[in-house]
Amino acid sequence: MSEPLGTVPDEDATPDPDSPEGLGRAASPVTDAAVQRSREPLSRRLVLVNAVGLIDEEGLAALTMRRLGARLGVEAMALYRYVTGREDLLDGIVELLVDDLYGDPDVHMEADVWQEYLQRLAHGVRRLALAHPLVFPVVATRPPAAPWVRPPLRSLRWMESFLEQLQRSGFSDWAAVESYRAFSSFLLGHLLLEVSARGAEISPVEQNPPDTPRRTDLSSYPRLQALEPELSQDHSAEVFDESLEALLDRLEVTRRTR
Amino acid sequence: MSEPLGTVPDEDATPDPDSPEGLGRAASPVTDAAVQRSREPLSRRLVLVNAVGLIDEEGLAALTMRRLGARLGVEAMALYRYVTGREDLLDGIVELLVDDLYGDPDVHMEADVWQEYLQRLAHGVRRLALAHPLVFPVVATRPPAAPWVRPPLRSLRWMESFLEQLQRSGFSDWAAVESYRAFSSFLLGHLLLEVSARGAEISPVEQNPPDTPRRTDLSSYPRLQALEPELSQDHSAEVFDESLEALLDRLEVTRRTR
DNA sequence: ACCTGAACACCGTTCAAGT
DNA sequence: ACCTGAACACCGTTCAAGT
Repeated sequence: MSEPLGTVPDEDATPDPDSPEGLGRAASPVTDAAVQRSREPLSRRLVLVNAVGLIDEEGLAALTMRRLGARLGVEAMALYRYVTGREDLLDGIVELLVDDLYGDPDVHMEADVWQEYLQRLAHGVRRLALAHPLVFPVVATRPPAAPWVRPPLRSLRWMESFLEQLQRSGFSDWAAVESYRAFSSFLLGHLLLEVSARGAEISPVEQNPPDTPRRTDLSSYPRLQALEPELSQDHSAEVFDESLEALLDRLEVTRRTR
Repeated sequence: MSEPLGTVPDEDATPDPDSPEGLGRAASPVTDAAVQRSREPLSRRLVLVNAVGLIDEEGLAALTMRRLGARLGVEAMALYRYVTGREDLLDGIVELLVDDLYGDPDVHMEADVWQEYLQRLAHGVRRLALAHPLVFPVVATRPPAAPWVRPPLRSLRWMESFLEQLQRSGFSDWAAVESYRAFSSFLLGHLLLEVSARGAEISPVEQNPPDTPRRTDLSSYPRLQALEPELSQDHSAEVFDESLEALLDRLEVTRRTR
């Protein structure tokens, strides 16, 4: 399994009792200044990890420089030492998640069978998306660095590794590139769909009091009414696996076609 | 072909020379007050159409209540008669585009062959995405009204029509719902991929002067370097069509499986 | 009925100043 | 080296007031 993100690998001196994962939340806007002073030193990674945490907990709209600063026990202006601005902050979040995935030995590995490589990769990205459902849309929609970089595997490292693995497995130039795109499209489609359903449930900020069930009125949509049971069932994990198998089969055809 | 959106079907009195499509841009922040007074009356649709236009031209970040107001020759506060706030504005944009597609007889039609129905629908959504590449991510990622509503066909009308067409063609409850999801996932994956490439090219705001080509440095990525020609080639239209055919074949299997 | 002016809270960002 | 205070431009939104 992958590390929960946030554990800074080096230096774990002074075990901090009030930040269980090593961090996650760094400082509450507490009145005790002594607590604030004993914070882990700021770093770009710490800033980005807390930005992810803020989105996870309160949605993308809650990610402001000022609130992120408060979460870290610091004024907003201090963040400009680690990010050049809010845009860079968002780019940094994407980079952090994608690079963390790259560093995860359960996800990124050379395999004798290319199918295993893609299986691990696909499930790794899926775990990422489900762990951060409110962040994944950002990974999916931020404009990439180059036009041929495709979300969600939007790093040159990942592309290089992906293409190398496939070519080593007998994919031609054309087939490898085609597979990169098909794989990206597959992940994007399935995971954004899955994450969007969760987004509708939790729907940030819109924490309406439970006295408002506000069920959609289906009276003029007989089919929807009849099919609501099927529509509400969730098979996403199985469907993901089956579709992934189907994709791998198609890629094997692509591979043999050269 | 679908109407270019913005042409208000009723009332085309006083042909306005400076708004070729009937609207698109309504009023430039011009100093001539007389021109501003002769504006088309405000309406929710007009507000939404201009919001789309603003995103098309300058990106999502440029869509502020104040700038949208200025574009319409009005103060920002006037917009609150037609939208309850910025969130409702974004929801309205999505609804406008999706409903316009529903109203397009070239896209939404009953067909004797379900494959034709899905073909027209798929190409209609693709045209929408390519016509508004900076808006499509919003269509793709806004939280849906109900958890079982999936982007990009995120209206009850579309879902009802979709499911009805498939059931009329012999799909079981299960198969129809499964197909709705597979189709949604297909569109999302392919179109977001395609649109993200364009977003990287135009990249709103970032209109860097052409003296900064700033090509990505690939020196440490030999595969990327070698495959850059293939990576830069664009076959998206053909790939879309082929993948759509493959999907329809799979759905036919699903249909017969019951 | 429809729009505006004034006001408020909050935002991103810069920069000189503090330690 | 790292953070803050003050300041500025811009933002969403409310509301009483104008026509």
